[in-house]
Order: sequence, then C-alpha cells, then structure tokens
Amino acid sequence: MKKKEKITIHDIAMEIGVTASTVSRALNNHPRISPATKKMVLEAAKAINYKPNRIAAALRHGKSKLIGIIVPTINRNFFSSIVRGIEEYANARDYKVMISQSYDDYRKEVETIDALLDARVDGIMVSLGKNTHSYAHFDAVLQKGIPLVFFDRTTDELTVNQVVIDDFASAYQATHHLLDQGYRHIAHFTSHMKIKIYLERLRGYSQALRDYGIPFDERLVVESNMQLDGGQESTRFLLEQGLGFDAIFSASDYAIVGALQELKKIQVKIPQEVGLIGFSNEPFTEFTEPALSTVDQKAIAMGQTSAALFFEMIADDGKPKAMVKKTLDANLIIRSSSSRIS
Amino acid sequence: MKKKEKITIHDIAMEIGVTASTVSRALNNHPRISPATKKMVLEAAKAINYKPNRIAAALRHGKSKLIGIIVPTINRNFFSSIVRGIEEYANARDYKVMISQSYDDYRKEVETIDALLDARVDGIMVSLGKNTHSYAHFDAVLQKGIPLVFFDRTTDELTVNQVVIDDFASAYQATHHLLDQGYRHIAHFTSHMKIKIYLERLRGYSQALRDYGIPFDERLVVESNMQLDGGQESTRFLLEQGLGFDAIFSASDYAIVGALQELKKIQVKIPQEVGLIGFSNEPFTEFTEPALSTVDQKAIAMGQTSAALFFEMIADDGKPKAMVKKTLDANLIIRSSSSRIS
DNA sequence: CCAGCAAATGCAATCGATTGCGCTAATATA
DNA sequence: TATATTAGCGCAATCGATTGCATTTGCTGG
Repeated sequence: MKKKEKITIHDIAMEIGVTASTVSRALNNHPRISPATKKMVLEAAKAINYKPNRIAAALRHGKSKLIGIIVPTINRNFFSSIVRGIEEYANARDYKVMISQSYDDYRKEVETIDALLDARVDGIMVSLGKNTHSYAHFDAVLQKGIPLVFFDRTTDELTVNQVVIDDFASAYQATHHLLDQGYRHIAHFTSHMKIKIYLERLRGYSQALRDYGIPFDERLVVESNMQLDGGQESTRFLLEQGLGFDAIFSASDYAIVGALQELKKIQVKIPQEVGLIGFSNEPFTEFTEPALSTVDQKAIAMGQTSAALFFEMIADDGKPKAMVKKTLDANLIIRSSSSRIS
Repeated sequence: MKKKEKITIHDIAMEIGVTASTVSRALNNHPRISPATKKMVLEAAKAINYKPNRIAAALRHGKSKLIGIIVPTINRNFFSSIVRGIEEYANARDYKVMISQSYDDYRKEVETIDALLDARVDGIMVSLGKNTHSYAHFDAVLQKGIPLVFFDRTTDELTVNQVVIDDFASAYQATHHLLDQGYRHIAHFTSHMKIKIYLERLRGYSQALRDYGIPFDERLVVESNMQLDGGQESTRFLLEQGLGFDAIFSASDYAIVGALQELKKIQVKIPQEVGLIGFSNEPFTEFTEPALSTVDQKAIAMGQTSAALFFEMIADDGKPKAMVKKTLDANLIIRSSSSRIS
C-alpha cells in the first residue's frame, strides 16, 4: 500500500544502458535519436510503466500546461457550459483546466488572479465579476505575457482578446420579434449599467424600437439584480407605475421567470396579454408554463472559441498580434411566451 | 511587454546578504531562523514582488496542492454545485481544483484518471460514470497512496472513502409522502440497475410500499436514460400499458419533467389525478407548472464534505484508516406536483 | 579561560526532466 | 588517404525551492 516506486527516465535509461538525456530525447521524438533507440526506449518505458513527471518538465521549461478559468459561479448552466467547452478543447490538446469562482466579488477576483499566477498557469480566461470596475489586477498577467482571454462579461478598458456573443444583434432581434407579434409597449429588464453586455442589450432593444418608429420610454427600463426576486420586484414596480406595458424583454432568464410568476399571480395571460422574452437559454426556460422565449448564448461554443483563441496566442508566441475580438452569433429561440400570432 | 524578470528566492537572498536556504526557511517560518532575519526576508520579498514558484516546490516535496475532480459533465447543476463546494473548501486551504469530465464514457474516465495521475494531483474525487462497471483504473491511484474519494455515484466494489446522500431514506420519504397524499398506484422511474444510487432509491420506494401494505408491482418500475426524453417515453409506455398509475416517483428531475409534459399533453391534472416527485432539486423544478416536488441532494454540502474527507486523509498521512462513508441527509421538498391534500 | 551546547545560517544534494555543447565514430568529399 | 560532415549520444548545468548535515557564532557554566 505504500510502495513508492518512483519511476523516472533514469530508471529506463539504466534499463537499456543509455543516459537520461537520450531517454528524454527519445520520448520527445527528437530527430537526433536513432529510430532503434527510440523504439527501445518506448518499449522499456511501457514495460516498467513509466509516467512522465509533468511537474519536473514544467519547472524546466516553464510551461505548466494548465489553463486557469475564473467565472462568477460554476453552478450556473451558462458558465458551466462554457467551462465544458473549454475543457473539451483544452483536454484534447493535453492541457488541463483549473477552475476558480469569483462569486462576483471584486476582492475575490483579485485574489484569484494572484492564485492562478502562483500556480503558474499558462493562460487565464475570465468572465468578469459584476462588481469589477477596476482592472489593475490584470496588469500583472499582461506584463508577464500570459495569454489572457475575456469571455462574455468583458470590458474594453483593457486591450485583451475577448469572445462575446452579439448582444446588440440578439437584443435587437428579440425586441423586433416582439414588435412583429404586435406588442407595442415593451419593457426592458436590465442590470447595472457598468457591464458591457447589458449596455449592448439595451442598445439593441432601443435601436429596434427606434427602427420601428416606437418612441423609447425610459420609464420602461428597469434595473435589478437580474435574479428571480429582482424580476419579481421589477414587475411589481412596473405594475404599480401603471405604465401599461404589454411585453418584457429581460436581459436575464431568471428575471423573466420572476416576471412570469408575478403576472400569473394576477391572472395576466401569457402571451395573449403580455409577451415575455428572456436571455441565456437556461434549461428551465423550456419547462415553464408557457415555455419562455429566450436567446441561446451558445455557451459551449463560446468556451471552445475562447480555448481556441488561447491556443492561437501561444502558437505564434512572441508576435503580439493586435487585439482579437470574436463575436459569436446568438440564437433567438422563440417559444410560447412571445408567440401570440400563430 | 516581454520583461521576464523571474524573481526567485536567490534574488531576495542576494538582496539581504544571506543564502537561499535561509530565505526558504524564513518564508516557511522555520523555527531555527531568527525573527530578525525573517522580518528582513519578508520585507525584501514584498519589496521586489517575489512570488513563490509552486512548481519548483511541488517537484521538491512531491506535493502539487492540486485536487483532481471527475464528474460526468460539469454543466449539470448538481455536479457543478458539488464542484463549487469542493472548490470553496479547497481554495480556503490553498489547494486548487482541476476539473475533468467523463461524459459517462468509461474509456474517457480511464484516460482521465491517467491524466490526473500524470498531472501529479494530490487527491482525486470522482463521481462514477454510468457505464463504469469495472474499477481497475483506480488501482493505480490506490496503489500510489493517492487519496481517493467517491461522491454520489459510488460503488462498494472498491474500498474507497465515499460521500453519498441517504438515497434509501429519501426515496422512502418521497414515496411515503405520495402514499400519505392518497396515491396508491405509484410508478417509479429508474436507470440502469448497476448504479448504487438507483438501486437504493428503488429499495426505498419498494420498502415504503411494503410498509404501507401496498403490493410491489414491478410493471410500474420503468427503466430509461433518465433524461427528458426518457421520462417522456416511460410515461407513454405506462399509459399504453394501461396500468392505471396515479403517481410517479422518478429518480431524476429530468425524467419527471418529461412525464409532466406528456401528462399535460393529454390533459391529466397534476396533482389531482397524478402526483409527481422528482429527484435532485434541479433549479427548473421550481419553475414548472405546477412546481415539482423533489429531493434536495445538498450538492454544495456534498462537495464540501468530500473535500473535508480529503483533508482528513492527508492529515494523518500514513495511517490508513478504515474506509469512511459519509451519508448526508437529503431533503424532501414538497411542492404542488404532489400536494393534493391541503 | 575553555569546553560544551544551542542558536542561526550556510553548503550542497535533490526532486525529474530538459538542453546546449562536446565528443566519438561513421560516412562523405576531395 | 586525409579531412570535413553528420549522425547519435553523453556530460553537466539548469529550472526554483527544499532540507539533512555541517559550520559558525555566541553564550553558559565550571
């Protein structure tokens, strides 16, 4: 139970009567090693069940083959799906991923960056916390030349590669769809305006209204925490104001469920009287009554794209290319909650 | 942009005129270093912005401070919440977690174990894939003395510490609740019978029936993949068989949503005509119409407990204790789908 | 005043793999 | 046949931190 037979390249070197250097080169398929020797090494390695020590290798050439990921919280379908995408892509290339959560806490985010740096990750991908309005903690990352990728919750205040969906276009589409369905007094649920994705969605929403010749009414734009309770509160607020809205486009699925609940509570018919559209395509949107229209953010693809970007960055190492910004198309998913014209 | 000023203990040693040994000891708060020197070292370290290289340290003393986690898929609330629990607990103790997914694929699981071993993780926590019926790939882990913890999807065929919820008791409770509500023909949705948790839930289900004096009817137990479509199929199957069930206790939330959809499609009233209970407390169960009763598996707590178990194992290293099996209490959450007596 | 001991630090090996440089022998070129 | 090449491999340093053992310095007690 405690047999610590550490098998190293020296063991296999001894086994076949060469030096560790040769074994190392053979294992790495170095051109200056004869095919015969390579074969012997490989066989001996297999025979004595040799496992390379990545830590030693990492120390030597400064590459840990580790990618650090920071998300606000992992137990949210959107983020865990992104992580899934990254993991898939990275694993296939012999990289492992390390997860950290910021809990939308600025301080925790700073600490985590530090921890990842300590762990000597080869790259960092992050989705910014909601309260992150200063970016000095990324300076160290950039300065060390460690590839950094922002996904979804990004910022333009830093010259960093990023992967986002087309928030503007999808918000535009969603709003347009509501207009097509005959809704004319469309409210919008949004979050703190410091975050770009919410700004973009608001922009798409108002642009769609404008293009349709509908005046933008700022009283119909309600800020909240974008959670279930936030959606409930925002809905009650709208009702109390008596502004007579007939649809809601929410920048979050959670908030739109809150709205759905509040409206059903007072017998408002969805979608006949009020149309609803959320954002993110969380799994539960399919299961509500009625099912909620929403925007699919293609989380897994976003993860894969982020990972791909990382590998591009390390491929042409040295040549610092201009900032790359990949925008993925999102998908408006139309379900019952916004379909009153059949 | 390419300033690679690698700062090591040697730099700080030179700075204050001592050797690296002293710096190392000072940094690790070794008792044989004078307080004065320690102070100098700490200050110098801060001054030149020294960051310890964990990789070098890991190589030296064989500890990577990394915990490997294997889950079938990360983008399932239950698993991502467990990961969250583990990450929280581990992070607070200066350990990082590495995520891998098995996709319920046996081969991938084997490869992943190997990859984690390569990465020299200090411990491994896994939730077995659905198709894993052989456990030889864990031998290497055990033999190397690397702490291994199974959570949720475990097996007794290996002497490994595990953390589970009381599947039997919670299934018993759920079934009992249905009986209390007056349902008498309770069907059960389950999965492949090789997995212990499903066996346990089935056992709890049948025991509850027995204790209530209701005969167990195996025709009411339906196997499926436990996904949405599986639940739909199982429901249609039951309906076609014309067995006259009046409730379903499903070992999965996804399958019970499938049942809900099928039943609503043919105007069956929930919970008046048929009562439903799922398992896992996935977020969407709260949002369906009616809201689904389910069993809360306390995922975050399970993650924390698993992590705690790991730290116990490395604490008294060497002394191999007997196998520890922690069983957490689960929580029956009663919502509308099973409440017809008010 | 000196042996004796403890406190504080230095020395050097080590963890395992990698790699620049050098050496040897074989093949090629003149 | 003598020299220039090149293939194939060994030597030894290196990555950065850790640690057993040795050494130095300072202090105590006789």
